[in-house]
Amino acid sequence: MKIATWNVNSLNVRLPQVLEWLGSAVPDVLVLQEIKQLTEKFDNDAFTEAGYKSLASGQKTYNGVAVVSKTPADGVVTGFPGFDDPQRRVLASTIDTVRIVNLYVPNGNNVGSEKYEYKLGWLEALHGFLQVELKQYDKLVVLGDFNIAPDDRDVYDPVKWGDDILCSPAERAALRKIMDLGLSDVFRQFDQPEATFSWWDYRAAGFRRNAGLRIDLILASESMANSCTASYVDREPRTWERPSDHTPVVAEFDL
DNA sequence: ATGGTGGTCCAACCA
Repeated sequence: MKIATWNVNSLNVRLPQVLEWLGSAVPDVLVLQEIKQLTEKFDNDAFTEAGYKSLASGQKTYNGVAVVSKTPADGVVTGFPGFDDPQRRVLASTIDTVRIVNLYVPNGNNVGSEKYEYKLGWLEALHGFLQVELKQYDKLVVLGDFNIAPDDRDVYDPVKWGDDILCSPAERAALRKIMDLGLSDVFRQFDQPEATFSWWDYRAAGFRRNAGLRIDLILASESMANSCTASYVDREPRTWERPSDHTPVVAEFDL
């Protein structure tokens, strides 16, 4: 089972690229973030023609998540129980007996800002949600745009970046607490090239300088981590004309 | 610290 995540920064713009990538990479599951369109604008037909089922939880202009899969998804959840949030950032579903939790974690703007406090509260709610999910599902994969670089290897210039947003101690502690529930970063189960990133700022020629961060993560429960056979970043779509600022991250499982 | 680029949508916000 090949599972991938991609923050597409508007599916209105990037649908042709997503279809192109589905055709060449042929994942069983692809989760998308920042589709930036209402659920009713989501083009299920385009994915049907490509041989995929699809499902979205969208909103206008901002956020929005979707899941595209070879076999249909069920048991769909679009938020954390008891955590009221108009922002569409969560899409959990079960596909081929695997629980797939697609996340678009808040960016947080700046350490100490109102958006930063929202991010930390959101991560606390995520922790509670995943605690319950892990009790219910042995085979669990939590993936998406985490907007957190787990450690210094995941940052192009950790000294320059310092404790700024996406790297602050409180964000990393929140991620660690979530992983301590029994979820591991499958990318680090394998040898990886140094300076492998999943996001590069559009500004200041980030991609050309490889000035990036690895903030798109695939976390797996113990049984899924044990069956993971590969995980890698596919940089190619970031080289395309008018790209997203993120590129797909992939994990393969032998179930 | 600022500004650089890009998406949404036309002023300003978000990343």
